[in-house]
Amino acid sequence: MRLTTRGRYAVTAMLDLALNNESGPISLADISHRQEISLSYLEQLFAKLRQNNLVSSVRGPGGGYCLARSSDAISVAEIIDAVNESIDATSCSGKGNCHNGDICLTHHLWDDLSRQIHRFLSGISLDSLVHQQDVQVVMLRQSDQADANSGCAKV
Amino acid sequence: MRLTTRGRYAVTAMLDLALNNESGPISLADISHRQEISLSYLEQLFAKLRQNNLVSSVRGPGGGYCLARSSDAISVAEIIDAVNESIDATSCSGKGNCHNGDICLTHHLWDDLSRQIHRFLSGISLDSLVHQQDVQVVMLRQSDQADANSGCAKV
DNA sequence: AAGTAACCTACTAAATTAGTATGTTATTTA
DNA sequence: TAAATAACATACTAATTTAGTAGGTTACTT
Repeated sequence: MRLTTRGRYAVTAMLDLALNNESGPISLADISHRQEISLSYLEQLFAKLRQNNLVSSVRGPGGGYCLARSSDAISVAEIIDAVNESIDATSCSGKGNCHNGDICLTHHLWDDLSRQIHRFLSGISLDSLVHQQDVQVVMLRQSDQADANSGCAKV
Repeated sequence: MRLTTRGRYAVTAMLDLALNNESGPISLADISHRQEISLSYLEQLFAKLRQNNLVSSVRGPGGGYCLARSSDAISVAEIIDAVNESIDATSCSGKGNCHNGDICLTHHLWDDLSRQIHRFLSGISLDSLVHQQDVQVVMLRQSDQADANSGCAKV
């Protein structure tokens, strides 16, 4: 099953977008600084997020990315699905041909697990994450650090 | 997060053990044939399963492996934990130092997810799998094939 | 004594992921 | 209109992990 740095990066970046939603488009350079993710890698991830209609983009100076929908209409599952192919624990990608064309001994187990994980992550919207206290605290800390690093006074 | 062929192989092999439990120790060669898993790879997996007290072994001719406990006292989560290091979706292995020594934006999310998966897989015992109808059906099919391949008459 | 099957270790191959490098194109601002 | 910005695109490399192989040794049964 694929649930790795890529999915984590994508969710983190999308959450960063959601947290800074009011201030217009957010550039990947900003996210890259705040979340310490390689800019070029972010670009690759956002290409997929855009293809999946999770973000919209504005080119040119002052441009960047916005959420394509309101943050309560975007689930963590969608984000991970967009950058990985899927969250699927079966070896046959759900096809059921894992053992000589038939299902293997444990097919249903992994199928159930996949469904379970998907249901869990589908139930978590970006909006619900934004309102979690620890997320707020971490975001505050990060913007402090970003200010310090940029040499700008804190507003 | 690690949830891959290794964990699937381990659970499949343990389930094979559970299904053939009455007939004394089961050799890895048998499991290798039935489940189409490389013998040498199985040996590596069973080294870990043994270290984690999930199976016991009998050496020499007629030897093999048995479940170390009754099948209703062994959960899928334990098996996966034994062969992978853990089912942990955080990038910091739960340590909480994922972003400059502090937790990252999404630490709690992955922590929750890990707990969710673990709870789900902890609730599934080998015994409960043995009694699932589809498992029985697949097992029957497999032993038919094994008999056919071995050139032995079906008893 | 011979055969079996666990046990052990080191190595190789394949696949995947993470990250880099180098552009081009659209848009804004001076 | 030129310069700067930031998205968009593609190809490549490095690192890591997983899967699988190979070669043995040891314990036990027949």
